[in-house]
Amino acid sequence: MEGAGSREYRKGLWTAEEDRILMDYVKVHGKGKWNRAAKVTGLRRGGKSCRLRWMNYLSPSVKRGAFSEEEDDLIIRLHKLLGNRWSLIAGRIPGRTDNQVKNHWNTHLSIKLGVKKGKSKISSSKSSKKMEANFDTNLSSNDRLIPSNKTETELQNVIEDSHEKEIEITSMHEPILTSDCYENFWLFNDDSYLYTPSLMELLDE
DNA sequence: AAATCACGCAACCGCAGTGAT
DNA sequence: TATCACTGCGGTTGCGTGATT
Repeated sequence: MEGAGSREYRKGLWTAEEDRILMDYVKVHGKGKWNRAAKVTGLRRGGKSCRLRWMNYLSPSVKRGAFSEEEDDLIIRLHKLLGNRWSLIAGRIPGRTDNQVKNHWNTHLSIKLGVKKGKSKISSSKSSKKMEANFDTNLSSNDRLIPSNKTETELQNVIEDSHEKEIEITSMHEPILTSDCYENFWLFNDDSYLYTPSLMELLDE
């Protein structure tokens, strides 16, 4: 069995046995250190593959089954606002992973809404990636609203630059998002921003 | 019944960010 | 400060399966 190439990582679908081994590892050691998990358990899988399998399938918090009307509606609204930032969108939908949301959008919702499939300027632009990183930082920490390596002005420039691009995109479908709306959205300082009245009002617009 | 097609989803890939040393 | 390992993200690919011919 340990022939040539035995150190190569296995690819393709996970077997029930591999799932069980990974579950056992997480039970004992917890999440994280996925590369170590691959070595310790003897799974011939890369750390990234282990992480993905846990996050998208094995984790007890993952909700299986069809998306509800409410979930569809929320995804559509958030996608209007955020573009292809699937992890952010998924973070607002309990039990759903970014992969699930992304697949659901690409296979159902984009067709339903008549959105042409293609690379999003929003998500592929370097500025938006940076902005997103900053955005995530803001989400995870109350005391670091502005990243230490950016002044407020610089951050504002990045946001406004992104606004122009996003508005350009979103206006193709529903030109309702003004820069004021975005400011209200981006410049929050509360982890529970999704459920704040201002954002919900914004979504309802 | 067999072959082909279309769709949905799981998984992979490449890149960027972050933290440890 | 530089480097490396690890993690996380979005885009894309390809397999499995059900529908259609």
